[in-house]
Amino acid sequence: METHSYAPGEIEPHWQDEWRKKEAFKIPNDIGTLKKKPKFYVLGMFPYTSGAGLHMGHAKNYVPTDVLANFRRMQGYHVMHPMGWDAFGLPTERTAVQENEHPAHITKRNTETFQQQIQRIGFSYDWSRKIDTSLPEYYRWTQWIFLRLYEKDLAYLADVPVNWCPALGTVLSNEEVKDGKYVETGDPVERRLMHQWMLKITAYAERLLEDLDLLDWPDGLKEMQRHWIGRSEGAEITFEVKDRDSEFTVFTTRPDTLFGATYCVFAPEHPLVAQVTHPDAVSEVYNYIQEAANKSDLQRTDLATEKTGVFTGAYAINPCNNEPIPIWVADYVLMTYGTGAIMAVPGHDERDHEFATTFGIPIVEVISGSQKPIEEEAFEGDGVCVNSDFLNGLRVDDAKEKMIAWLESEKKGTRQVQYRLRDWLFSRQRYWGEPFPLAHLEDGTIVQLPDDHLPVQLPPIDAYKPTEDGKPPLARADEAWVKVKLPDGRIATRETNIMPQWAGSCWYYLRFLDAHNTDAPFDSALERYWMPVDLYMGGTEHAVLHLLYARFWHKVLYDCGLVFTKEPFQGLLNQGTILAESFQDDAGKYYYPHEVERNDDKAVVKTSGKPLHVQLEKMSKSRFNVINPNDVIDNYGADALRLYLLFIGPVTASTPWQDAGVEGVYRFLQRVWRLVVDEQNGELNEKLTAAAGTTEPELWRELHKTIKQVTEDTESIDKMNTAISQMMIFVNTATQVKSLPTETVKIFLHLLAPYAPHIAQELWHRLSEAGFIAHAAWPQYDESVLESATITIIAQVNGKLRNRLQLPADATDKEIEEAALADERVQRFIEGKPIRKVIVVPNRLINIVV
RNA sequence: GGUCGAGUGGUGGAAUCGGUAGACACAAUGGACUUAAAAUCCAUCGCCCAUAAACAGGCGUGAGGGUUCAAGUCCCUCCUCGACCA
Repeated sequence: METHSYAPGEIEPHWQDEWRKKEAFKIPNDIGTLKKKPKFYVLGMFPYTSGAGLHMGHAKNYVPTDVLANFRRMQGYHVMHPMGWDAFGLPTERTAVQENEHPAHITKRNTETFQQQIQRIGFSYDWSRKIDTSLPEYYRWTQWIFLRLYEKDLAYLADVPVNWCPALGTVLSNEEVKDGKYVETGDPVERRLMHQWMLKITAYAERLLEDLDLLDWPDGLKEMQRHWIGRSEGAEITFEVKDRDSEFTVFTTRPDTLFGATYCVFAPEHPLVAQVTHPDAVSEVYNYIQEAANKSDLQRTDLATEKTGVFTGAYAINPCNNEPIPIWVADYVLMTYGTGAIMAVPGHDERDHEFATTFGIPIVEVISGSQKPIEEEAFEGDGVCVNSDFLNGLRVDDAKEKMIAWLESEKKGTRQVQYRLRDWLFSRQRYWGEPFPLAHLEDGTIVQLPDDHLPVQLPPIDAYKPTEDGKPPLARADEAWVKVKLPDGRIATRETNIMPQWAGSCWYYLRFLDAHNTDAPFDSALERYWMPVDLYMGGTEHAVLHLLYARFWHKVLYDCGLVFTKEPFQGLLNQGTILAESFQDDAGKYYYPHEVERNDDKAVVKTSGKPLHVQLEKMSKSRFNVINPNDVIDNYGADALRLYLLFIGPVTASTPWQDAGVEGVYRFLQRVWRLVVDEQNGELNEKLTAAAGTTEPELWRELHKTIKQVTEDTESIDKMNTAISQMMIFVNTATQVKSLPTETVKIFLHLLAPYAPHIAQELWHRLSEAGFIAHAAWPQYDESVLESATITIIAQVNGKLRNRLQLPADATDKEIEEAALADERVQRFIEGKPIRKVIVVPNRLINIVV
């Protein structure tokens, strides 16, 4: 008996094998064939192949995209649905160092694990398009695209502060530094200026902002990108330094408050600091700058921290009234934002107010309308100008315009748009990344290597750390690599920085279209056919950086005439996170579930009895609360895993994992199995008949209802949970009918196929159908089947439900009213009271107001 | 502090345009089957009141107010939680 029950462990590997052997999901690359059908490009953000392997978050991302791909394929689309590996980067390099292996070796191991784990879930990827960003055949084109950016003057060298760890002799990323220390070893980290490659993403700020309007993205996500780009309108104003032959400019969004500017502030790094500082203040200013150098931007600008600063002894001239105002140096002003200098208006800016209060600088009210005295609190709202000469009486907006016009006519300032977005720090002093296709001549000029030199392959080196003299690891390579002969015979030294981990993921969605092209990154005709990506799905952690970087590169490619869409990702969704219970003691230490004993809502450590806090948190290794997708597959199969991940809630919602819930969908799959298979003997269920589906009218109707709902819910992506609910209702109905038309079951299997492809395929096969159900056409529903002769009308009295009436579907409002008034239960509540109003909502309800 | 989002049974979650609140599951309880257990099947399953039982009734979507014939859904105030930014 057991041998004939639902056994995902047997059928799933079998069909995965068949799909692989018969290349069931291979997408043609011939443009003629492609053009015969419409296209749909659905992409899950490819994984970073760390040694930790596939986690539940990946599955929550890839299951819905796979369902959608299957669904569109059955609807007659060519579906681009690829998978690949984001493989360069620091975690792999670190593992390589720990294990004393080459990063390429670690990467190969990790990507093989990932592929094997992903394939067990039964996704319909075209594996022939698999890419790996760390392979020369891929990064050759990453380098090629970089050269196009370089040619457009979008890459430049600059001195930038980086996190430098003297003990390790290396540069660290922001994520690796906490409280001025390297998180792994606790070694101190300092900020140091280093020569770095930058990409001029700010040149595209306006277009990155404007073109958000073209996209079908969630509003919240667009808003995050807008904030990040941070466009603000205002003015650049020039201040002269008193008694010195120098001047500086500030950017302000509030030129209307210029009369209230009572001091100026330079960022500690501002080049004019040394020049203007009075001899008496030099040592104090110097010490302050030293201190500020080791603080992060976040520490410096945090509203909660106390403002610090030091007076330079110099004065600036306020251009609108020629008053001398003191120049301070303070670290709440950043060199990287605006001009690195500000005019401070303590009356109308919270931070300036705090600073002025701390240091006893005068506060002047120039906008009236505050509830509190200006000495107590800055007033940042709208109001009318006061104490402002020619601006007096104007509202803020008008005052801004008038002040800008005045500044421009006096040649003391200009209208200016400012962005929060910074240029992109694009080099890393590491090994495991793309080498730059650039070289340096002895005279300091930089030359780009010709396209036919690509790829610039990573050289073998003896250690993955910087050289003694602080050069990046690639400088350890032998002369044969470091020195390069240019086409004109000159010898140059290669650039030894590498590109950041983001580089490879900036264009991978294009490489999938033509993954094996050796003449170009991708074929132009294919790009025109497939782009844009119709649905891109991934975690919120990429809502800003990755998406902004990829959009930037895409726009550059557009300007180069290499792509024909302005934006790469037309549709986008963020899947929610998976939460799970975690156990933490008072000291913050986490415990594994198997170390914990639970009584009701209390939890204690099994061995010590120490009480623990139980909380729902994002599933993650560091919280000791992960559930491995592979374990779930071992116990319940891939189809159950897929269904459960969709059934727990909307794709975009964050929902807690519950082991018991997996049982529920597993039982559903067993019921589906028994619709077709007699578990006693393995034969087909005796209830199955060759009769037409219409011979079971109630079931036939439920089927069409199910087709309708599954079609609509799958299309919407976010409602796949209710699609599954409806399939459950259908199966519950089908389990109860006396005879089961095979036609009805086969149509149902089509609906199930995108969600639970293995069981659908197996039952399809057992019903003597050849080929793959994945290639069958998506069923249509018949609206006339859904219509029924009678409808249920809700009868309300004064808005309260009193009875349900079964009435003919074509009953008129009048007839509904008569039926309701005749109803005994309704009558009881009317009790002869006068009827004031009757509202009939067609097909739904009648409300009688008495 | 700002912006955005969310608060519905014991749990996850359903509920087009304002129109049957709690679909579908999980857990729990009772029953059938079984030597027994598992599995399966059937039943109950928001709270209160009433009852031998049933029919019925009242209250219920974080709190308070409002609009409406009708509010989980719209408006106002507040509380709590989450995400992002500062």
